[in-house]
Amino acid sequence: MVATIKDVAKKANVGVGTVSRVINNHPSVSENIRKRVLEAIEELDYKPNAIARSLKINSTKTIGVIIPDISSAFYPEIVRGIEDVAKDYNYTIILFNTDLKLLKEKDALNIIKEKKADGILFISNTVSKNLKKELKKVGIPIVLVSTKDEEGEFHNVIIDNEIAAYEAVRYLIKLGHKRIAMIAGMKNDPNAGIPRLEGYKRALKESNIEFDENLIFYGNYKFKSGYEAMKNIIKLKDKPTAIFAASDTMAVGAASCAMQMGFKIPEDISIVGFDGIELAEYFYPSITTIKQPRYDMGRKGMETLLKLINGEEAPKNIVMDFELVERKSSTKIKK
Amino acid sequence: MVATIKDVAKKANVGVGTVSRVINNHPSVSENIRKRVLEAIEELDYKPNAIARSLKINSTKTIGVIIPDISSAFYPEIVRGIEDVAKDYNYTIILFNTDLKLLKEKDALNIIKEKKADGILFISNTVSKNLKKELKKVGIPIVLVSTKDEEGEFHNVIIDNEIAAYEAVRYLIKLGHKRIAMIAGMKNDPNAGIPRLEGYKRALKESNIEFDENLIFYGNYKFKSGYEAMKNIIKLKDKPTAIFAASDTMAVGAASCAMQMGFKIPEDISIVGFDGIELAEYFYPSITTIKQPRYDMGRKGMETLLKLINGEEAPKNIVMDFELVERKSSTKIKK
DNA sequence: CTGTTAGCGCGTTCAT
DNA sequence: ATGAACGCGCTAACAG
Repeated sequence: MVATIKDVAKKANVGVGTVSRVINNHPSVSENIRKRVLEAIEELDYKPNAIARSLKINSTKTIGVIIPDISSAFYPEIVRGIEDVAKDYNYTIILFNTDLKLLKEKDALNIIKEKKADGILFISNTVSKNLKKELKKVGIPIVLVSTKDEEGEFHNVIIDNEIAAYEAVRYLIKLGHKRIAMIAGMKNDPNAGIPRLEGYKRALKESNIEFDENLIFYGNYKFKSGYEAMKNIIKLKDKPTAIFAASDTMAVGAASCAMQMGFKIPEDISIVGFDGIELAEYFYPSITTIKQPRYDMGRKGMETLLKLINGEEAPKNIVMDFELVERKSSTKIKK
Repeated sequence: MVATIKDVAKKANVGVGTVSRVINNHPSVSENIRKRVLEAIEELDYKPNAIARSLKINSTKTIGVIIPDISSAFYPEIVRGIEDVAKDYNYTIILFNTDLKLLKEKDALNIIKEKKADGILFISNTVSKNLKKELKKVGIPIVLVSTKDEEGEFHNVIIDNEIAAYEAVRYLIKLGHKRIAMIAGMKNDPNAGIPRLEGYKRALKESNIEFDENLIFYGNYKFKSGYEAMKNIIKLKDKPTAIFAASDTMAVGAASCAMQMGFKIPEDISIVGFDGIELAEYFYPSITTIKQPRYDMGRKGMETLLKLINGEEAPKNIVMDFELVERKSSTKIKK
């Protein structure tokens, strides 16, 4: 049987209140009694029951993390960032994969409520109207990470996807490229899909390059869709000299297809990705990309959540810096 | 204020016991009363307080997952497998990253104890003697995943690394390769380092190929170590025609180095990796590898743990099937 | 079938 | 400074 506070009290010949005080470092305990209690705790290998404590103080020191899929390359670093700061503050995280399914998201929320987490970190693409309703009535602090909240009702940490895409394309233009295709994200994705396409358009416009609808290929951020897009790009009579992909995985898919077809990267075609996942770095040739500070986004999200939990103020819309990482998949246009 | 069971009882004009019964689907509740209670629950948006319940029934329906680093490519799928079956059985997972540091492992164990998880899934390389002592006295079921327990004292799910490595090398030999280098794991890693090297040796021996110490290069499973190893391999006067790497990441590092030096893969040199992570699949050329069923290992680990939690029997040493996935990085030796 | 009540282990008054 | 007692919300045992 595992020891309780009572056992410790008995063994130390004190009341449970006193034991509680020494556990919680309450000042008003005389030195010798404190020592006696500590000894008893040691001897019994007593560990406070966090469940009982939580019930009493109405705080569990755990936070719920809701994520589409931990096995998707984008998310693990975010979670790591979260857990690292959680650990620093003696919080524990409970993890839920939702596959972006509303039903699973709701389930996760319910469990989080029932288990009385102190806060929620919600990582996704968007919050649907439907889910937002649920989110609003959970009654505990919530921070959105890498998730667009179009009405700006929740605290969230994010990068500016439009600007990032704009920078990526501008980089390509500076390299001399004029005919730049885009393997875009999903049309209905307000977080990554739409703004990245907008950024692409703006960069073109700024350089007086006419937007050509035929150069846009929609994908779902995955390898295959990048690969398929490239198949079509290759068929173009007037081939682009560069491609901007809305995800690294699509960029790699596109590169694989191109190389398989005998094209050289970056000599024949430059490719720029988005996200900054490991795959882009280790691919050969390494993929130039927009690196999202995923680890720090996780950290910042958790830090913000902690502030909210403690009743402190926190900036609502936190925009993190991205980084354009030049690698081997992009080069000056050959002339 | 959030509603409690008392509020529901009052609203439905019944005792709390009755409310508890309907929540827990206890059969002996008359239909009309059950309906009345359900309505009250609905109206008050009542959610049972899992903390209070846990305190009472002494089970939290949560399990602790201890992992080296969720942002390392090998682990996310395992965790996903775990969470998927956990969800099916209404369990929740709390996640801890340890970076293989004993101190963090111990911390994680303590929190798991204090938070009264029902079981532990420990994912790592090895359990040190030191940690094993701790593990033994946690007092709740534990299953080791992808972790070698040399004394076989814990339940664990794993692949047979020696056989897998043996198969990989045998495959290379069948392709006609005789001079096969190995980029090995760490010498002191009993889980992946040692057995994979042993398997390599056995395959060689079986085919009467003399083991050549100079063909062994030790790495740490990471990209850079594979890359560096390849640098040295290339310097060899009598170059190998094939390389077996103890991890996909090292295989990719080696391939990158080779290609950068102007070698063609697989024409000039065949490469086989180990693990079956996404990187190996998406690399160009795609990397032949030993695929570990990571998702299923997670599932099986959780399923086993559930059995232990429920007091059922479960096989102690669960060896999963790996798969040799032939891809583009390996080919018959050119003659 | 249903209401009442005693804890689960702890933190916190309230006396002392 | 310290002990006794109450209650956090719930389940289970008991009585009816």
